[in-house]
Amino acid sequence: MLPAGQPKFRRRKADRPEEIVRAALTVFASKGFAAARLEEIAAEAGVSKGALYLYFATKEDMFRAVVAQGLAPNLAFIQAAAASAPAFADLARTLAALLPQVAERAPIAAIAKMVIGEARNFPELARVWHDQLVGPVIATFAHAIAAAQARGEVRPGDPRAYAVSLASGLLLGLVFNETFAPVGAAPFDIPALARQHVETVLAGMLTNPGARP
Amino acid sequence: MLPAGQPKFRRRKADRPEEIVRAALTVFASKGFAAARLEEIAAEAGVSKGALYLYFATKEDMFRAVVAQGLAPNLAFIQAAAASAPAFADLARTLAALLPQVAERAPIAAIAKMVIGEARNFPELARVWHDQLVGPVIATFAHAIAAAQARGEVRPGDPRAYAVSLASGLLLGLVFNETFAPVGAAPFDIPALARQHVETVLAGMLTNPGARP
DNA sequence: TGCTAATAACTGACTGGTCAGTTATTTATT
DNA sequence: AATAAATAACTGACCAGTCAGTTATTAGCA
Repeated sequence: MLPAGQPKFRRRKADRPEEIVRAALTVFASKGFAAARLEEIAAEAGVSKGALYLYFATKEDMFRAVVAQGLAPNLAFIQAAAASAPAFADLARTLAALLPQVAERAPIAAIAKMVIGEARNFPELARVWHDQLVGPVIATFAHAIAAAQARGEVRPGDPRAYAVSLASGLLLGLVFNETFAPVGAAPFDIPALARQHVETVLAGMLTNPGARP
Repeated sequence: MLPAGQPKFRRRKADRPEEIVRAALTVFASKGFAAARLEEIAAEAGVSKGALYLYFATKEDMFRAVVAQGLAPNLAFIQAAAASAPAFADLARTLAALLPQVAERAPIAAIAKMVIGEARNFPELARVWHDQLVGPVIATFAHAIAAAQARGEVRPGDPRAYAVSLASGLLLGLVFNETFAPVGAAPFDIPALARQHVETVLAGMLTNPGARP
């Protein structure tokens, strides 16, 4: 019996890798690395399992590609913002407004969850994420904070710890929603949480908090 | 050939379950649920694989036992602290000093990592953790914060979001150390981080921050 | 106090199912 | 007709869970 109409597949060598990575992200993010089935990734990508192996050598390679994809854009984004910020408080407020938007589009939280969860099984991924994203971001912030301390804008204290304090509210909110909203928890309004958190921490960090919005 | 000396095992029905749960925690925490091998848990517990099934019906049951073990003591601890705190700022400072000690003894961070990572595969565990630990803790804090707002101690703002702001620094620090210290990252001094974070957030929350330590 | 029978904690080889990865074959495309 | 993208049936390794047999321990009896 010939369906005659549509061909049963198309040859689309150029588009497949991206589609497969996107599908792999979806499945890895919801199941974790080990529990993810290649059949499911293939189905999600609209392709057979064998076809995956035309573009990736192993399941681990797919995982690496997914994690790598979540890396480059974010760091560039943050460092650009840091470079162009006049005062420290402005940088913090700008990021607090922008990051929730980024998090809505790109599944940072899902990827971060995976990196955290699989760090012991894929130490080289944890290393790449630390060396290329988390470390530089903390360092960038700490540097900006230390400079602000030198100018007398920010109170004394460990700049790295201040960086963690600033970022932690948003991150914890994202992880909370990702983890507990599916089981019925009232989710946080992330942009609102980010705004209040950053204003609160800034008010605690700055020597002269000035006008609170 | 008779070894004659030591017997090849001891019968210790009473102690086994606890030992197995401890071993399972070690292995689950380092490998994640799916990648953990029962042979390894058995070896860690000093027992054969078959013996595990004398005490637990399935691998999932062992996971449940591990997660449950990390639950009860913590909530009781926090609610006791909340009940006996005179002013809100004291409660926050007390917990900031005590929680790092708790985290050193009990592997809260490791268990939390597992719950987060496996939440999609074990929704009922995520639900239990939310309903019995995370939710009540947030609610307890939010309640204390709302009361402090009514007394004019704390500035206006969403009490739940304030609760997240307070707790997030410590939690993120714990997760950071757990995830990135093994790959060479400089770990945070958790008690110091907790102290600075809570003082910073308190200074941003309180209407009259008063004397800063 | 020693000897033996009965019990159940424990072992480790085995099995059945699952799934990452391979390959023979089909199909779209030039 | 030639090429290579894609499929789908296949293989082999791995591992959760089982169970027949072994051994430590206790109970009963002398």
